[in-house]
Parts: sequence; C-alpha cells; structure tokens
Amino acid sequence: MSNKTDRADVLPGTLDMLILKTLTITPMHGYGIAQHIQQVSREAIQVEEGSLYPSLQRMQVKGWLTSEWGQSPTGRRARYYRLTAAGKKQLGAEVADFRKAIEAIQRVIQ
Amino acid sequence: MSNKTDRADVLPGTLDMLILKTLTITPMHGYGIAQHIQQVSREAIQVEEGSLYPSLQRMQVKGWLTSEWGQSPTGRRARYYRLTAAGKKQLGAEVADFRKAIEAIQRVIQ
DNA sequence: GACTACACATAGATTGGCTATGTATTGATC
DNA sequence: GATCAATACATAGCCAATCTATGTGTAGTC
Repeated sequence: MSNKTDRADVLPGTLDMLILKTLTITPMHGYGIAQHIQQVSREAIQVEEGSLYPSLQRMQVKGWLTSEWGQSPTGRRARYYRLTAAGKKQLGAEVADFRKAIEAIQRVIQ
Repeated sequence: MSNKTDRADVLPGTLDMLILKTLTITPMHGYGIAQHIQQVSREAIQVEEGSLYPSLQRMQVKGWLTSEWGQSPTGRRARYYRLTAAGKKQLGAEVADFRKAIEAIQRVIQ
C-alpha cells in the first residue's frame, strides 16, 4: 500500500498529457521523460516503466508521437520520441479538458 | 464518444470525494446526491447511476457511510445516506491528496 | 392510460495504470 | 575482472474504477 502521491496515477487519465507536455521541450527518450516528470513535480509523480512504455506505444499508434533509435548522452541506445502536430493538438485539448475538470471539482469541494 | 466533461470521470478517482463532500451538507438520497453534484458543477459533472450506486455501496462497506430507508420529499421511498466520522476523515484525506496531485500536475503542465 | 421524472440496483465491458518480470548496457567500486 | 547501481526498453497479467446497458418500480401529469 504505497502513498498515492508517489505514483503516476495521482490522477488517472493524466499520464498521456504529462508525457506530451514534456515532449514539447525537446524530443526525449522514455527514461528521460520519466526523470523529467519526476523532477518537475518535485518527486510527487513517479512514472513507472510499466505505465510509461505502453503509453508511449499507444500514443504512437494514435499518431501523436513518432520515434527513432538514437544514442543517449551516456552512449547507450535509446528510443527518442518526438511530438507530432497531431500530438500538439491533442495536448492542447487535454490541458483544456483538465482545467475544466478541476474547475468543476473545485466548485463541488469548495 | 461523448464529451469527457459531460461525465463523472472528468477525473477518475474523484467520485467518492464528491459524494462524501455532498453528504457533509445533509444526509441525502442517491438521486439527490447526483442532482446536487450536477448543479454545483454547473452541469460539468454528470454522475451516472451505474457509477453512483456501486460507489455508495463500496463506501458503506468501508464504513464511510450509513444508510436507511426513508421518504423523499415527493413521497417515494428512498435510501438516505449519512456520512460517518470515518467518512469525514476520509474526505479530509482525499481532498488533501487531490490538492497535492493537481499541484504536482500543474507544475508539469505549467 | 401514456409518458416523464424520480429512485434503486446489477451485470458486463472497458480502460488505465499497476506489479512483476525479462533483457541488456555503462560506469563505478572493490 | 567481478559485482553492483543506474540507465534503458519492453511485455504479461492483474485490478480498480467507471462506464453502458438493462431492469424494476412509483408519483405525478396530460
């Protein structure tokens, strides 16, 4: 029974959005995406590999990302993910929906 | 494919919290809880019956609610749900977790 | 007597993210 | 040169939460 705020599902349904947002900075490999989200969220969000890679694959299938093999800064092979135009559009929609959702919930919980 | 913001799962995992919060006002029957959440959220959140009643049952099992049959204002039988002390405590915890979670996500999405 | 709103309830499906596991490489430490 | 931690990708199987769909029944209205 781990602390809820340790995990990516702090709010289920938001993982794709966090990944897409991270990739607006620069194309990144999976491990780097997870590190970035963890750091920016001040360790509040820990993206598990078992969530991360399936999500990256889902989003590639949907056309929101492309990827290619490359070299990580440490010299290891790594798959670099890049946001597509469709991915940017999707991100915009998800962020807008998210803001509407928390606004609605805030009204209920005051 | 309905509009996300039409449904209770605007943010999955928040339904129990919304119900608990609603019951801090006064004991209420299921239908009334759903109406209240819908109104306060300005129609942004629609609690489906197939989500509502299972949730009410889960929370009773966990001891967060009690219930008893009564009369609705329109003269029909209705099951009234009442928040327990454990339910109040749970609500506090869920609201705190929720605030932490959106804070963390906001940091990532700016 | 038909229809709408009210009211509760369950079955079955879907989704998302989890845990657990497996592979493999690099760099540091002993 | 062996061992270990960190880096890196990936899949299988599970679980929880909510959804859709469906069913029952009553009160009030036209």
